[in-house]
Amino acid sequence: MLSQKTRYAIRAMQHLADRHGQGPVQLAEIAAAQNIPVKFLTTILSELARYGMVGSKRGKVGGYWLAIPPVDITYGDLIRLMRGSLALVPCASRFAHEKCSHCLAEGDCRTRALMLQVRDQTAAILDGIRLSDPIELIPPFANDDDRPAAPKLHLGDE
Amino acid sequence: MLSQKTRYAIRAMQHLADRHGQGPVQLAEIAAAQNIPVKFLTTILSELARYGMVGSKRGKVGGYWLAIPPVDITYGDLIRLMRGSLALVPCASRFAHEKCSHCLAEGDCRTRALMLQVRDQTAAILDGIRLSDPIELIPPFANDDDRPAAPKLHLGDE
DNA sequence: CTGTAACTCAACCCGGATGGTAGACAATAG
DNA sequence: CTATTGTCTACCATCCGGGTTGAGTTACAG
Repeated sequence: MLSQKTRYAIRAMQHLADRHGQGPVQLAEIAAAQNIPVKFLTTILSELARYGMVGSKRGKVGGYWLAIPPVDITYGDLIRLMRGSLALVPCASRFAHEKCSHCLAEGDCRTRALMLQVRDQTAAILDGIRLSDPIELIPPFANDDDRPAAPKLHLGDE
Repeated sequence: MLSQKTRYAIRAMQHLADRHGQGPVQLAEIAAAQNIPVKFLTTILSELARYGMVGSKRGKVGGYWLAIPPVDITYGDLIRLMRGSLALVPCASRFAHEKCSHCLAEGDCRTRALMLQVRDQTAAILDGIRLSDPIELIPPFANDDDRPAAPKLHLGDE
Protein backbone atom coordinates (compact mmCIF):
# COMPACT_ATOMS: atom_id res chain seq x y z
CA MET A 1 0.00 0.00 0.00
CA LEU A 2 1.02 3.57 -0.53
CA SER A 3 1.20 5.54 2.67
CA GLN A 4 -1.27 8.31 3.25
CA LYS A 5 1.61 10.74 2.97
CA THR A 6 2.54 9.45 -0.47
CA ARG A 7 -1.05 9.75 -1.63
CA TYR A 8 -1.23 13.31 -0.33
CA ALA A 9 2.01 14.12 -2.09
CA ILE A 10 0.69 12.79 -5.38
CA ARG A 11 -2.53 14.75 -5.13
CA ALA A 12 -0.67 17.90 -4.17
CA MET A 13 1.61 17.50 -7.15
CA GLN A 14 -1.36 16.94 -9.42
CA HIS A 15 -2.84 20.13 -8.11
CA LEU A 16 0.35 22.05 -8.77
CA ALA A 17 0.57 20.52 -12.22
CA ASP A 18 -2.91 21.75 -13.00
CA ARG A 19 -1.94 25.26 -12.01
CA HIS A 20 1.48 25.17 -13.60
CA GLY A 21 2.62 28.48 -14.99
CA GLN A 22 0.15 30.42 -12.92
CA GLY A 23 2.51 31.57 -10.20
CA PRO A 24 2.67 30.42 -6.60
CA VAL A 25 -0.23 28.40 -5.27
CA GLN A 26 -0.86 28.74 -1.60
CA LEU A 27 -0.81 25.82 0.71
CA ALA A 28 -4.27 26.60 2.01
CA GLU A 29 -5.72 26.34 -1.46
CA ILE A 30 -4.14 22.97 -2.07
CA ALA A 31 -5.18 21.66 1.30
CA ALA A 32 -8.76 22.74 0.79
CA ALA A 33 -9.06 21.50 -2.77
CA GLN A 34 -7.38 18.19 -2.12
CA ASN A 35 -8.77 17.56 1.32
CA ILE A 36 -5.43 17.29 3.06
CA PRO A 37 -4.79 18.34 6.69
CA VAL A 38 -3.15 21.75 6.47
CA LYS A 39 -0.36 21.26 8.93
CA PHE A 40 0.59 17.90 7.53
CA LEU A 41 0.67 19.29 4.05
CA THR A 42 3.28 21.81 5.11
CA THR A 43 5.65 19.04 6.03
CA ILE A 44 4.97 17.25 2.78
CA LEU A 45 5.46 20.28 0.59
CA SER A 46 8.58 21.30 2.46
CA GLU A 47 9.93 17.85 1.84
CA LEU A 48 9.12 18.05 -1.83
CA ALA A 49 10.79 21.44 -1.89
CA ARG A 50 13.93 20.02 -0.31
CA TYR A 51 13.95 17.34 -2.97
CA GLY A 52 13.83 20.06 -5.57
CA MET A 53 10.46 19.03 -6.93
CA VAL A 54 8.65 22.20 -6.04
CA GLY A 55 9.72 25.79 -5.63
CA SER A 56 8.45 27.90 -2.80
CA LYS A 57 8.27 31.47 -1.78
CA ARG A 58 7.35 32.99 1.56
CA GLY A 59 5.55 36.14 2.38
CA LYS A 60 2.37 37.73 1.31
CA VAL A 61 2.18 36.38 -2.20
CA GLY A 62 4.03 33.19 -1.39
CA GLY A 63 3.16 29.66 -2.28
CA TYR A 64 4.40 26.64 -4.14
CA TRP A 65 4.86 25.70 -7.75
CA LEU A 66 6.39 22.85 -9.70
CA ALA A 67 10.10 23.32 -10.07
CA ILE A 68 10.07 20.88 -12.97
CA PRO A 69 7.65 20.98 -15.87
CA PRO A 70 4.88 18.47 -15.30
CA VAL A 71 5.73 16.73 -18.53
CA ASP A 72 9.03 15.73 -17.00
CA ILE A 73 7.58 14.14 -13.90
CA THR A 74 6.14 10.67 -14.00
CA TYR A 75 4.00 9.08 -11.37
CA GLY A 76 6.71 6.50 -10.99
CA ASP A 77 9.15 9.25 -10.05
CA LEU A 78 6.80 10.51 -7.41
CA ILE A 79 6.25 7.17 -5.80
CA ARG A 80 9.92 6.33 -5.85
CA LEU A 81 10.67 9.65 -4.27
CA MET A 82 8.19 9.32 -1.44
CA ARG A 83 8.22 5.60 -0.93
CA GLY A 84 11.63 4.60 -2.10
CA SER A 85 10.54 1.90 -4.47
CA LEU A 86 7.83 0.59 -6.73
CA ALA A 87 8.43 -3.00 -5.76
CA LEU A 88 6.48 -5.19 -3.39
CA VAL A 89 9.59 -6.61 -1.79
CA PRO A 90 12.91 -4.89 -1.23
CA CYS A 91 14.86 -7.44 -3.25
CA ALA A 92 12.71 -6.80 -6.30
CA SER A 93 13.46 -3.12 -6.39
CA ARG A 94 15.73 -1.98 -9.18
CA PHE A 95 16.69 1.42 -7.82
CA ALA A 96 16.43 0.92 -4.10
CA HIS A 97 17.45 -2.67 -4.08
CA GLU A 98 17.95 -4.26 -0.71
CA LYS A 99 18.26 -7.82 0.43
CA CYS A 100 15.16 -9.17 2.15
CA SER A 101 15.90 -10.35 5.65
CA HIS A 102 15.44 -14.01 6.43
CA CYS A 103 15.19 -14.98 2.82
CA LEU A 104 16.81 -17.40 0.47
CA ALA A 105 19.66 -16.46 -1.78
CA GLU A 106 18.22 -14.01 -4.27
CA GLY A 107 18.97 -16.20 -7.22
CA ASP A 108 16.92 -19.00 -5.69
CA CYS A 109 13.90 -17.05 -4.55
CA ARG A 110 10.81 -17.64 -6.62
CA THR A 111 8.96 -14.92 -4.81
CA ARG A 112 11.57 -12.45 -5.92
CA ALA A 113 11.33 -13.59 -9.53
CA LEU A 114 7.61 -13.09 -9.44
CA MET A 115 7.72 -9.76 -7.70
CA LEU A 116 10.26 -8.56 -10.19
CA GLN A 117 7.75 -9.20 -12.95
CA VAL A 118 5.15 -7.29 -11.03
CA ARG A 119 7.44 -4.39 -10.33
CA ASP A 120 8.46 -4.15 -14.00
CA GLN A 121 4.85 -4.08 -15.15
CA THR A 122 4.04 -1.50 -12.51
CA ALA A 123 6.97 0.59 -13.62
CA ALA A 124 5.89 0.30 -17.23
CA ILE A 125 2.59 1.84 -16.31
CA LEU A 126 3.68 4.44 -13.81
CA ASP A 127 6.75 5.62 -15.64
CA GLY A 128 4.70 6.03 -18.75
CA ILE A 129 2.27 8.52 -17.34
CA ARG A 130 3.30 12.07 -16.65
CA LEU A 131 1.89 14.67 -14.35
CA SER A 132 0.84 16.61 -17.42
CA ASP A 133 -1.14 13.75 -18.89
CA PRO A 134 -4.89 13.77 -18.74
CA ILE A 135 -6.18 10.81 -16.83
CA GLU A 136 -9.37 9.09 -17.66
CA LEU A 137 -11.38 8.90 -14.48
CA ILE A 138 -13.12 5.73 -13.50
CA PRO A 139 -16.54 5.84 -11.86
CA PRO A 140 -16.90 4.22 -8.44
CA PHE A 141 -17.84 0.57 -8.47
CA ALA A 142 -21.56 0.21 -8.14
CA ASN A 143 -21.45 -2.62 -5.65
CA ASP A 144 -20.36 -5.81 -7.34
CA ASP A 145 -20.69 -4.38 -10.73
CA ASP A 146 -17.73 -4.16 -12.71
CA ARG A 147 -15.68 -6.57 -10.78
CA PRO A 148 -14.00 -9.65 -12.09
CA ALA A 149 -15.45 -13.03 -11.21
CA ALA A 150 -14.81 -13.98 -7.63
CA PRO A 151 -11.43 -15.58 -7.16
CA LYS A 152 -11.32 -19.33 -6.85
CA LEU A 153 -10.34 -18.99 -3.26
CA HIS A 154 -12.53 -17.14 -0.88
CA LEU A 155 -11.99 -18.53 2.52
CA GLY A 156 -11.69 -17.12 5.98
CA ASP A 157 -13.57 -14.09 6.98
CA GLU A 158 -11.78 -10.96 5.99
CA MET B 1 5.34 -3.67 0.31
CA LEU B 2 4.40 -7.14 1.36
CA SER B 3 4.83 -7.74 5.06
CA GLN B 4 7.44 -10.14 6.23
CA LYS B 5 4.68 -12.43 7.36
CA THR B 6 3.14 -12.51 3.91
CA ARG B 7 6.49 -13.32 2.36
CA TYR B 8 7.02 -16.13 4.84
CA ALA B 9 3.59 -17.48 4.09
CA ILE B 10 4.28 -17.51 0.38
CA ARG B 11 7.57 -19.32 0.78
CA ALA B 12 6.04 -21.83 3.14
CA MET B 13 3.28 -22.52 0.66
CA GLN B 14 5.79 -22.93 -2.13
CA HIS B 15 7.60 -25.42 0.01
CA LEU B 16 4.45 -27.38 0.66
CA ALA B 17 3.58 -27.26 -3.02
CA ASP B 18 6.94 -28.78 -3.88
CA ARG B 19 6.29 -31.63 -1.49
CA HIS B 20 2.65 -32.07 -2.41
CA GLY B 21 1.47 -35.64 -2.26
CA GLN B 22 4.35 -36.72 -0.09
CA GLY B 23 2.56 -36.71 3.23
CA PRO B 24 2.93 -34.29 6.10
CA VAL B 25 5.90 -31.95 6.07
CA GLN B 26 7.15 -30.92 9.44
CA LEU B 27 7.35 -27.36 10.49
CA ALA B 28 11.00 -27.67 11.40
CA GLU B 29 11.84 -28.74 7.88
CA ILE B 30 10.02 -25.81 6.35
CA ALA B 31 11.54 -23.36 8.75
CA ALA B 32 15.03 -24.61 8.08
CA ALA B 33 14.70 -24.83 4.34
CA GLN B 34 12.99 -21.48 3.98
CA ASN B 35 14.90 -19.65 6.66
CA ILE B 36 11.90 -18.65 8.72
CA PRO B 37 11.91 -18.25 12.52
CA VAL B 38 10.40 -21.45 13.89
CA LYS B 39 8.03 -19.97 16.42
CA PHE B 40 6.74 -17.38 14.03
CA LEU B 41 6.15 -19.99 11.38
CA THR B 42 3.86 -21.87 13.74
CA THR B 43 1.54 -18.91 13.95
CA ILE B 44 1.61 -18.49 10.20
CA LEU B 45 0.90 -22.11 9.41
CA SER B 46 -1.83 -22.27 12.02
CA GLU B 47 -3.42 -19.29 10.40
CA LEU B 48 -3.21 -20.87 6.98
CA ALA B 49 -4.72 -24.01 8.46
CA ARG B 50 -7.63 -22.03 9.90
CA TYR B 51 -8.18 -20.55 6.48
CA GLY B 52 -8.39 -24.05 5.10
CA MET B 53 -5.34 -23.67 2.92
CA VAL B 54 -3.28 -26.32 4.60
CA GLY B 55 -4.08 -29.48 6.50
CA SER B 56 -2.23 -30.42 9.63
CA LYS B 57 -1.67 -33.35 11.87
CA ARG B 58 -0.08 -33.53 15.30
CA GLY B 59 2.04 -36.18 16.87
CA LYS B 60 5.05 -38.13 15.86
CA VAL B 61 4.51 -38.17 12.12
CA GLY B 62 2.65 -34.92 12.07
CA GLY B 63 3.14 -31.96 9.84
CA TYR B 64 1.45 -29.82 7.25
CA TRP B 65 0.32 -30.30 3.68
CA LEU B 66 -1.62 -28.34 1.14
CA ALA B 67 -5.32 -28.84 1.61
CA ILE B 68 -5.88 -27.65 -1.96
CA PRO B 69 -3.98 -28.92 -4.98
CA PRO B 70 -1.27 -26.42 -5.85
CA VAL B 71 -2.71 -26.03 -9.31
CA ASP B 72 -5.75 -24.43 -7.72
CA ILE B 73 -3.88 -21.82 -5.75
CA THR B 74 -2.61 -18.69 -7.39
CA TYR B 75 -0.12 -16.26 -5.94
CA GLY B 76 -2.83 -13.67 -6.13
CA ASP B 77 -4.98 -15.78 -3.82
CA LEU B 78 -2.17 -16.02 -1.34
CA ILE B 79 -1.49 -12.33 -1.22
CA ARG B 80 -5.15 -11.46 -0.98
CA LEU B 81 -5.51 -13.91 1.84
CA MET B 82 -2.60 -12.59 3.87
CA ARG B 83 -2.70 -8.95 2.95
CA GLY B 84 -6.28 -8.36 2.04
CA SER B 85 -5.70 -6.80 -1.33
CA LEU B 86 -3.45 -6.54 -4.32
CA ALA B 87 -3.99 -2.84 -4.72
CA LEU B 88 -1.75 0.04 -3.76
CA VAL B 89 -4.59 2.07 -2.33
CA PRO B 90 -7.73 0.82 -0.61
CA CYS B 91 -10.06 2.48 -3.10
CA ALA B 92 -8.41 0.64 -5.98
CA SER B 93 -9.06 -2.77 -4.53
CA ARG B 94 -11.72 -4.81 -6.25
CA PHE B 95 -12.33 -7.39 -3.55
CA ALA B 96 -11.46 -5.51 -0.40
CA HIS B 97 -12.59 -2.15 -1.61
CA GLU B 98 -12.59 0.62 0.92
CA LYS B 99 -12.80 4.37 0.66
CA CYS B 100 -9.51 6.15 1.19
CA SER B 101 -9.69 8.59 4.04
CA HIS B 102 -9.20 12.26 3.30
CA CYS B 103 -9.59 11.79 -0.39
CA LEU B 104 -11.65 13.20 -3.18
CA ALA B 105 -14.79 11.57 -4.40
CA GLU B 106 -13.74 8.29 -5.96
CA GLY B 107 -15.03 9.23 -9.34
CA ASP B 108 -12.84 12.33 -9.35
CA CYS B 109 -9.61 10.86 -8.08
CA ARG B 110 -6.94 10.50 -10.71
CA THR B 111 -4.73 8.61 -8.33
CA ARG B 112 -7.41 6.00 -7.99
CA ALA B 113 -7.81 5.66 -11.74
CA LEU B 114 -4.10 5.11 -12.08
CA MET B 115 -3.83 2.69 -9.23
CA LEU B 116 -6.71 0.71 -10.60
CA GLN B 117 -4.72 0.15 -13.77
CA VAL B 118 -1.78 -0.98 -11.71
CA ARG B 119 -3.83 -3.30 -9.60
CA ASP B 120 -5.42 -4.89 -12.67
CA GLN B 121 -2.06 -5.52 -14.27
CA THR B 122 -0.74 -6.92 -11.02
CA ALA B 123 -3.74 -9.19 -10.74
CA ALA B 124 -3.28 -10.33 -14.31
CA ILE B 125 0.20 -11.52 -13.43
CA LEU B 126 -0.39 -12.91 -9.97
CA ASP B 127 -3.68 -14.60 -10.69
CA GLY B 128 -2.16 -16.24 -13.72
CA ILE B 129 0.58 -18.06 -11.90
CA ARG B 130 -0.17 -21.05 -9.75
CA LEU B 131 1.69 -22.63 -6.92
CA SER B 132 2.29 -25.62 -9.16
CA ASP B 133 3.86 -23.58 -11.92
CA PRO B 134 7.59 -23.66 -12.39
CA ILE B 135 9.06 -20.23 -11.98
CA GLU B 136 12.01 -19.06 -13.89
CA LEU B 137 14.51 -17.74 -11.40
CA ILE B 138 16.27 -14.49 -12.01
CA PRO B 139 19.91 -14.08 -11.03
CA PRO B 140 20.77 -11.30 -8.58
CA PHE B 141 21.54 -7.96 -10.17
CA ALA B 142 25.26 -7.64 -10.65
CA ASN B 143 25.48 -4.10 -9.45
CA ASP B 144 24.02 -1.76 -12.00
CA ASP B 145 23.78 -4.38 -14.60
CA ASP B 146 20.55 -5.24 -15.85
CA ARG B 147 18.74 -2.22 -14.66
CA PRO B 148 16.76 0.18 -16.74
CA ALA B 149 18.25 3.56 -17.46
CA ALA B 150 18.20 5.84 -14.48
CA PRO B 151 14.92 7.62 -14.11
CA LYS B 152 14.76 11.19 -15.22
CA LEU B 153 14.48 12.28 -11.65
CA HIS B 154 17.12 11.37 -9.21
CA LEU B 155 17.09 13.92 -6.48
CA GLY B 156 17.46 13.90 -2.77
CA ASP B 157 19.65 11.37 -1.14
CA GLU B 158 17.81 8.14 -0.61
C1' DC C 1 10.37 50.05 9.68
C1' DT C 2 6.55 47.65 11.35
C1' DG C 3 2.82 44.44 10.83
C1' DT C 4 1.21 40.42 9.07
C1' DA C 5 0.65 36.75 5.81
C1' DA C 6 2.78 33.37 4.16
C1' DC C 7 6.49 29.22 4.30
C1' DT C 8 10.37 26.36 7.38
C1' DC C 9 12.04 23.39 10.54
C1' DA C 10 12.92 20.54 14.55
C1' DA C 11 10.74 18.34 18.01
C1' DC C 12 7.42 15.74 19.84
C1' DC C 13 3.52 12.54 20.34
C1' DC C 14 0.25 8.86 20.20
C1' DG C 15 -1.83 4.72 18.61
C1' DG C 16 -1.66 0.74 16.05
C1' DA C 17 0.68 -2.51 13.22
C1' DT C 18 4.67 -5.67 12.78
C1' DG C 19 7.46 -9.22 13.97
C1' DG C 20 8.19 -11.90 17.10
C1' DT C 21 8.35 -14.95 21.82
C1' DA C 22 6.42 -17.62 25.94
C1' DG C 23 4.26 -21.18 27.58
C1' DA C 24 0.46 -24.13 28.66
C1' DC C 25 -2.29 -27.53 26.12
C1' DA C 26 -3.90 -31.32 22.84
C1' DA C 27 -3.34 -35.13 19.81
C1' DT C 28 -0.96 -39.07 18.06
C1' DA C 29 2.46 -42.85 17.27
C1' DG C 30 4.90 -46.36 19.27
C1' DC D 1 2.72 -43.38 29.08
C1' DT D 2 6.01 -40.70 26.96
C1' DA D 3 8.15 -38.30 23.24
C1' DT D 4 6.98 -35.63 19.46
C1' DT D 5 4.64 -32.38 16.91
C1' DG D 6 0.98 -29.08 16.17
C1' DT D 7 -2.54 -25.31 18.60
C1' DC D 8 -3.78 -21.41 20.94
C1' DT D 9 -3.91 -17.30 23.74
C1' DA D 10 -1.36 -13.91 25.55
C1' DC D 11 2.13 -10.88 25.67
C1' DC D 12 5.81 -7.76 24.27
C1' DA D 13 9.04 -4.47 22.17
C1' DT D 14 9.89 -1.67 18.46
C1' DC D 15 8.95 0.94 14.72
C1' DC D 16 6.30 3.63 11.61
C1' DG D 17 2.58 6.43 10.18
C1' DG D 18 0.10 10.31 10.64
C1' DG D 19 -0.09 13.90 12.49
C1' DT D 20 0.49 18.54 15.79
C1' DT D 21 3.15 22.32 18.26
C1' DG D 22 5.46 26.12 18.25
C1' DA D 23 9.12 29.05 17.49
C1' DG D 24 11.60 31.08 13.48
C1' DT D 25 12.15 33.46 8.66
C1' DT D 26 11.07 35.82 4.54
C1' DA D 27 8.66 38.98 2.05
C1' DC D 28 5.36 42.35 0.68
C1' DA D 29 2.25 46.33 2.09
C1' DG D 30 1.81 50.39 3.92
